[in-house]
Amino acid sequence: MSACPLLGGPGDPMLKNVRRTHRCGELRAEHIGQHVVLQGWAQSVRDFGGVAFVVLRDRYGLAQVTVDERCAPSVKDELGLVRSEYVIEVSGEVVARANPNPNLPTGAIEVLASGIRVLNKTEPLPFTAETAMQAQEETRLKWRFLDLRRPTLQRHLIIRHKASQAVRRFLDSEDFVEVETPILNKSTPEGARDYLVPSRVHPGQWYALPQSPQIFKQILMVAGMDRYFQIVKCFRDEDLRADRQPEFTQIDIEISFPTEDTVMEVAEGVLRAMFTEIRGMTIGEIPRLTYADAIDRYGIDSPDTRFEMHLKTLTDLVANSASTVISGGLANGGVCRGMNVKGHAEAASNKVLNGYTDFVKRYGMGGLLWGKVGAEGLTGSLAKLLSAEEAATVVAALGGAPGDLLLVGVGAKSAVNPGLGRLRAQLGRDLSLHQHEFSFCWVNDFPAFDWDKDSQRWVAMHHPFTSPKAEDIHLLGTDRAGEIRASAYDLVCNGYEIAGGSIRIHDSAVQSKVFTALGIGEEEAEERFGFLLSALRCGAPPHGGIAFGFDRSVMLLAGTENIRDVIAFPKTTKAQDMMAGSPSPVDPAQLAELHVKNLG
RNA sequence: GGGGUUGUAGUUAAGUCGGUUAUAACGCCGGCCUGUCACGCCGGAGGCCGCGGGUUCGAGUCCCGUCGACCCCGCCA
Repeated sequence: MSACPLLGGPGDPMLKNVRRTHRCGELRAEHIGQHVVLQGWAQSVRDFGGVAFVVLRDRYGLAQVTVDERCAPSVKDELGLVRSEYVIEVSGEVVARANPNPNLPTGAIEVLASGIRVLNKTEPLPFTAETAMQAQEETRLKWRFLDLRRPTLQRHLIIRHKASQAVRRFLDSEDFVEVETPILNKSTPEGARDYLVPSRVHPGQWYALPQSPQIFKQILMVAGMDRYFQIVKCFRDEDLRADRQPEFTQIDIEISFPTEDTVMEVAEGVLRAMFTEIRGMTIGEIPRLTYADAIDRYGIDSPDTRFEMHLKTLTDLVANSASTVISGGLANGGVCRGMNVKGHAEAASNKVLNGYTDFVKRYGMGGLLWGKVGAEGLTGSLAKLLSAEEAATVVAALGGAPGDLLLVGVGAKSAVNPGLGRLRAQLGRDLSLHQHEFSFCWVNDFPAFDWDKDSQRWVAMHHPFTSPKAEDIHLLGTDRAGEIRASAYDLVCNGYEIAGGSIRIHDSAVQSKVFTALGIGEEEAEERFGFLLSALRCGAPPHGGIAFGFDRSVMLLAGTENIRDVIAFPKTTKAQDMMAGSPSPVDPAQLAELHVKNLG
C-alpha cells in the first residue's frame, strides 16, 4: 500500500490543509493509481467488520470509498465515527473494484482510504437525499436544504441556470440590453392584487412590488434603448396553483419599431435557445392560430396541441331537438359541442363517466352527455335525448366509429368551451394521447376587452397598454368594444401559456381612448399612469414586446408538472415559506416606525 | 371566498363496531459480520394520534370548531 507523502492518517495536521483534488462523480477507470482527496456527504455507510464501504456524494455524483485490511488501523477508527449524511474528507488511492457496479458511472473504481476526516456531523435527519421522495412534500418544504440535496432538484436548478444563460447569450447577440427596473414601484389599479411596502419617510404612503416591469420597459423604449430585456422577479398577490407562485420570474423583452412578426421571431429565438441548450432540440416552424380558431378547435386559448381530438360544433344538428335538456341548453345563445375519444367506449365505465361529468361541472357545465358508438348505433345518454336521425348526424359529424366514446356538452359558451377544452387536455394526459413530447403554437388576435360581470365594465384582456389591431381602432368609443381585437399574442407549449405579449399603444390619444373604454377617467389615468402618458407624448416610438414565464418554461424543460420543483425556495399554496417561516409577525416598534397599525 | 384529498414515533404508513399496554417498516442507538451497493443478523430507545372544545363510564376512532399541506373553481391585466 503506497502512501501519499502528504497524507497521513486522521488528525494529521497536513490533511487539514489539503483541498479536494477531484469531484466524486468524475472518477473513472483512467484515474486508477492516482491519489485523490474527496470531500462530500456520506450517503451510506456499510460496515462488514473486516471491510467497510462509504458512498460519498457531491454535486457531481457518487464514489465508493473502501476501508479494509490494507488500510492503517487508524483509518478504521475514523470510519467508525462516520454516520449517514456526515460531511467528510477522504484521501486515498483510486483502485479497480473487485465487484464493479454497472449502475454507477463511477462503478468501475473505488477509493481505498488512507485517511478519513469528519468535517461536520449532523443531527438525525427527517430524510436524506436518498429517501426524500418517500417523505411528504410538507416535510420536504420545511427541510428544503435537505430536499435540495436530491440529484433531481439539483439537476432542475442547473437546467434553470443553463436556460437563463442561453437566453442571455442569445439576446445579447441580438443587441438586447439587460436593464434593471425598480422593485419598489407605484401601485397601479389594473390587474392583480399588489404586494405593498409601507414607506417610512412618507407616512401613509406605499410602494407596490412590480406585477411586471411593463411601464418601465415601455419608458425605456421612449428613452431610445431600442431593445431591452431583463430576467426579473414579479409579484402578484393572488391565490396559487400548481403552476403559479406569488413571486415568479419573467424573461421580459421590449423592442422599438417592431411588427408583430419582429417580436414573435425574437421570442422564437429565445425559445429555441432554451430548448436547444437543455434538450438539444430543433424546433420547426411554430404554427399560428387565432384566438377564435383556438376556441373553436380546443375550447381554450392555451391548447395542448400534442394531439388532435378537436372539438366540433353540433349546435345546428340538434337545434330542433325535442329534448328539453338540449333546447334548454341552447337557449340564450347556448351551444352544443362535442369530441370523439377514439376507441374509449369500452373503458368508459359509469364510474369513469361520472368522473368526467364532475370534471366539467367545475367549469359551470350542467352535465355531460355521452354516447358509445356500437355496431347497432349509438347508446348512452346522448342516444336517449336525440332522435335516431339526429344521433346519426352527430355521430357522423364527430367521425364516430364502433368503439368510440362521444362526449357532448350543451349550454353557455362560457361553460361548454372551457369544460370540454379542459377535459380534452386532461384526457390527453390520462390516456397518453400525445404524439409529441413538445408541441408549440402561437395564439393571436385576442379580443382586446373582456366584459366583467361583477363590475359591469370592460377590462383589458391582456393589459391596458395593448394596442388594438389597426383595422379595429375605429371601433374604440363605439358600442362594439367587444369586437375589437388586440395586437396580442401568446406562445403556448403543451397546454401551458409560456409567453405573452403585444404591440403597445404609442399614441397618447389612443391610450386615452382605451382608458375611457375601460372606465378609467382622465383624472384617474393621469394620477395612476401619468408618467407613462407623459412619456407617450414625448416622442414615443412604436414598440412592443413579450414576457416569458421563466419558471413555467423551466418546468417544461425539466419535464415536471410542479413549479415548486424548479424554484430553489418556493412558497406553499398559502404563500408561506415553510423553511424560513415567512410571513411572520414583526415587532410593534417596527410597525410604528412605518406608521402601520395591526388591525388583525 | 368555494369544493375535494389529507394530518398517528425522526420518516412513511396500519389502526375493524368507541373498549386492556396505539402497531409495522425504514431511520436512530448498542453489538456481531471480509465485497456491499435498499447489505445481513441480534438487542434497545423512541408517541401532544395537528390544535381546541364537546358527547361518553371510556375517544386515534363519533360531533363541532380551528390550523397547516396538496389539487381544483373563482381570482391571476
